[in-house]
Parts: sequence; structure tokens; C-alpha cells
Amino acid sequence: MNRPTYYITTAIFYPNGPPHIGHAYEALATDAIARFMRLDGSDVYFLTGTDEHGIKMKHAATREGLQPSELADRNAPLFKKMVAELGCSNDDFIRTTEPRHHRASEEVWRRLEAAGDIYKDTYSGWYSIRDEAYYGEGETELRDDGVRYGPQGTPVEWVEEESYFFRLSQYQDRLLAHYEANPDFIGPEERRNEVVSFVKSGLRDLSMSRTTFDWGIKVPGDDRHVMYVWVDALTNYITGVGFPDDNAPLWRYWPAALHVIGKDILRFHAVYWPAFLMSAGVPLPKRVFAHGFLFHRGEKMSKSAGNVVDPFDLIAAYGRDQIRFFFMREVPFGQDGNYSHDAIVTRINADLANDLGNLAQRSLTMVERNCGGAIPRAGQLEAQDEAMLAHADGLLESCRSAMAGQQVHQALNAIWAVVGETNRYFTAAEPWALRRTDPERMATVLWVTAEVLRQVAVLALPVIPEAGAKLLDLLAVDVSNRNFAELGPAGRLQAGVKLPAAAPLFPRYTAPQSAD
RNA sequence: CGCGGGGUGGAGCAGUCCGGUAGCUCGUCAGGCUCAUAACCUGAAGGUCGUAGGUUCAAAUCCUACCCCCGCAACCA
Repeated sequence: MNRPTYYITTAIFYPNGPPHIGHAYEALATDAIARFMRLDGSDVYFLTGTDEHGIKMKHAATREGLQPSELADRNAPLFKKMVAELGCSNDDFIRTTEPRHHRASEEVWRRLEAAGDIYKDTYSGWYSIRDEAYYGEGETELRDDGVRYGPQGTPVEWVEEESYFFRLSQYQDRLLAHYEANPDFIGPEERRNEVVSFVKSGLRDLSMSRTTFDWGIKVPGDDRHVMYVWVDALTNYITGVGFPDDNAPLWRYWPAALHVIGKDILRFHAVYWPAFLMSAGVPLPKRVFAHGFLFHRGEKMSKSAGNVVDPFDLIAAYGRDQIRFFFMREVPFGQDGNYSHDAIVTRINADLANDLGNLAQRSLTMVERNCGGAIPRAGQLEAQDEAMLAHADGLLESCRSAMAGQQVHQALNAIWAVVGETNRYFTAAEPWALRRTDPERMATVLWVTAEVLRQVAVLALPVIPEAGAKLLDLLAVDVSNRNFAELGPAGRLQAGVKLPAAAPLFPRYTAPQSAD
């Protein structure tokens, strides 16, 4: 049996500072998708890592009196640790300073050159150091203070620099044709339209090298130049699966199924990257999905506002699964989102502790006390039982279609709708009253409830892997049966299986204080 | 005319593309239940859908103008 491959990546993180909540968000969302695909039978390979070259690293290092490599070596492990603490299931963590990546980047460069897409010229123009961008004269203005400013309000200076260029302009039509032929190449859809209109407005050749600093990968055959950081950064996705070795065992994962990125770097992934790959003769990734940004109480996080939130602190304060759940449930994936202490507490208490945790507790303690601590035997199913099971059985399809478009929040929405329905089912059936009047009926209700919980737990595993596993432990579901193939009638709970003692799943969060 | 997002009951949002009784979550209030993590279930109150015009039998939804908020420099997804 050849399972379909599914190669998924985060953008690689720029470690010129410590990880923040945005990095964590991208990592955990990507992990949720990776876990979902794995449980659904795909052969998943999940890569994340750090992008360590470029002038900003150089500057950040200089400010601290370090070499760029020292800064990278200090910060990259923090990202690795963050990914681990979030419970990410990545198969590898790449650093662009690794030898394997230098080899891959050099090979990409050679291929672009061999394709005739690289040429040397002089770049001159008004350059903003802060923006790291060149601007046309018309985009700048000379202000009263005698300084010329760029469109972002940053000072610019006239710079002439020898640079290698990539003939991006030659790829405009091919890119547009690709977007046309592959409508799913860019998500969400609004973003796709932005990219298409950007490309339609005309592409200029891209400066591909720098001579003003040396913290990067040297251009093959010209040591005075280092590659523009994006050339090397994007290449990580193929380095990670063995490029340029066609015989590398991991190369079967390419082309990637999905690059998960922030909306700010969509242009690099949806325009430059496919153009590079076309030039290099490497197949294009299937999809690029841009998520939104997170705001803390409606404000962009910033050091000056003092609202930068450390992901490690969040995990410590609320719990790993809780944080994963909150961001996936609360924020429509692809849109910007908000978070606050109150929103997190409300969400995790209402959905996790009250709705799901309490449902498990109320039903499983009854099983424990009234059914000999084993899965009860269902009698004749009544209409409401069938309806309840049908809704649970239908979840896989709802979740699949939501996840096909990376709509993680919609999948959770569907799952929690069933959780809510199960609470209503349970309350209406009143198994505690049936205990005396009709024990067989009680057993049926408890079995149905437990069976729904089983499916909910399996489907929630991608987002809350620890708690999902704990719930499946409570239901004595064998580890080998915790996947989507066992959903629906295929994996029904079998009467008589002994259960462990019921235990709380999610404690309610009670604030030590109402800070934040 | 720089670009983009947004203004809907106390809070956060959906609905706006394809006009037709304004929906969800949280909160509040009342009731129920007592299996359960002060939980769960039921019901209620609460909105002239930013403002002003226009189109229409009918507009949160279409058109016009205007007002306000938030992102788009730095750390940064």
C-alpha cells in the first residue's frame, strides 16, 4: 500500500530575536494540519526551522557585540525548544547555516545560471536601510530637513552596487498561467487575487546578491557576493527533503503539498519561489497558504507597547493543549485574530472544561459506578441514539472538507457542535433516572455517549494531542486504533472492555489574579 | 485622492457576493436537573445593523457621499 505523501512546512523563523507568539501560532497551526493528514492516512513529512542569514542577523548580532553565527547559535535552539514545547510533530528542524543547505542553495544558483536566468549588472537607486529595499526616485521625497525619504517614511540614500539579477520579468506569463491552471495554488482566495494583480502589474528582474556584507551563502564562482537572503531561505524547503540528490530517500516527498506562511511573505512564496523552481527545473509546491496576524487586545504586539507575549509563558500559564486549542478554535485560519487573557480563559473553560471535559466526566463516572467499570452493552437503539451517532459519524467528512482548505477553526466548530449536542442528548435521556427504572436503556445511552466521545477524541487529536490521548485512554481505545480509519461504524466501542478509573480531562482555569 | 481590514444587542463575531421574519459564542436574568469540573439543560431580556441620502413593494445586504477605528517604520508570522 502506497500512502499518499504530504509534505508540509512552516516558513523558517528568523532568529534575530527570541520566538514570539506569531512564530508559535504558525508552528502549532502547521502541526495541527500535519497531524490531521497523518491520522487520515497520509505519509506526512513536516519541516520547520530557522533562516539565519542576511543583514538583519548581522545587525542584530553587531548590536550585541556578537558574530552573526554566535547569535544564530544562541537563538536557533530557542525556536527548536518552542516547537517542542508546543508539541509539534515536525520530522526535522533545518537551519540554513547547515552544510547541506549551502550545497542545495549553491546548486539552485547554478541551475538558474545554467538556465540563462542570472546576469550581472549594477543596481543603483535610492536604498532604505531600514526597509532593506530600493525605491524609484518618484517614490521618494526630499523633505525640509534635507533628507530624502522613501514611501514608508524611512530615510534613503543613493547606492550603486554590483549585483546579480534573476530574470523574473521572463516569468510573468508562466506564473499567471500557473495561477490560472491551479486555482488552489494560493490560499486564502483574497490573497490569491492580490498576488495575481501584483504579477499582472508587471514584474521586474530581481536583485539576487549583495556585496555590502558577507553573512550569507557565497555566490558560486564569485566570492565577493552573497546570495540575497530570500534565495537561500526559500531553498530550505527542498534542502529539507534531500535536494539536490534525486536519490535521497526523502525526495519522494517533493513537491510539497503545503507551505504555511504569514501573509507578509506571500509574495516571496507565490511569485519568487515558483519562478526560481521553474528556472531550476524543479516541480512547484501544490499550495501556499497565508495565515493572518495575531493582535493582543486589538493591538499589534510591539516591544514599545510592552505587550509582547512569550509563547513559553502562555504554555506555562494555560497549558499546551489549551493554547493550541484556543488559537485554532478562536481565530479563523487565514484571517487576523485577537487574543487576551479573558478570551483564552473563557474559551478553554467553556469548550474544554465545561463542554467536553465535563461531558466525559459525567458519563464515564456513571459507567464506572453502574456498568462495572467496563464499556456498557447497548440495547435496541432508539431514534435519538441513531441521530446522535449519525452526527458523530458525519464529522469526518465535515472535518476533511474544512481541512482541505486549512479551515482548522471550522473543523473544530463542527466537532464542538457535536459535543454540545451530546450534552443535550445526555441531559434529555436522563441516564441517572434510568438507573432505577430501566438499566438497559441507561446502558444504551452511556454507550452512545462514550462512542461519540471516542470519535470526538480521535478527531480532536490534531489540535489537542495530549488530552485527546488521555480521553482515549479513559475509553480504553487501543493506541493502534487511534486514527481516522477507525471513525464511524468501523471502530465502535465494544461492550465489556474494562476501563480505567474516570479522571478529569481538563481542569477549569481559575485565575490567580485578573491581570492582563 | 497611498494600500488593506473593519464599524451588527454589554463583549467578541457570523450574515453583506446571490436584497425579503437579524444568527452564534460569552456575559446578564429567571427556571430546571442533580449524573458531572459552581457543571449541564430550558427560557427571557437586550440591536432603528457607523452617519446622511438614494434605488426598490422590500436593504445590515445594492448605489453615492461622509465620519470613526485598526494594520501597513522599528522588534516581527
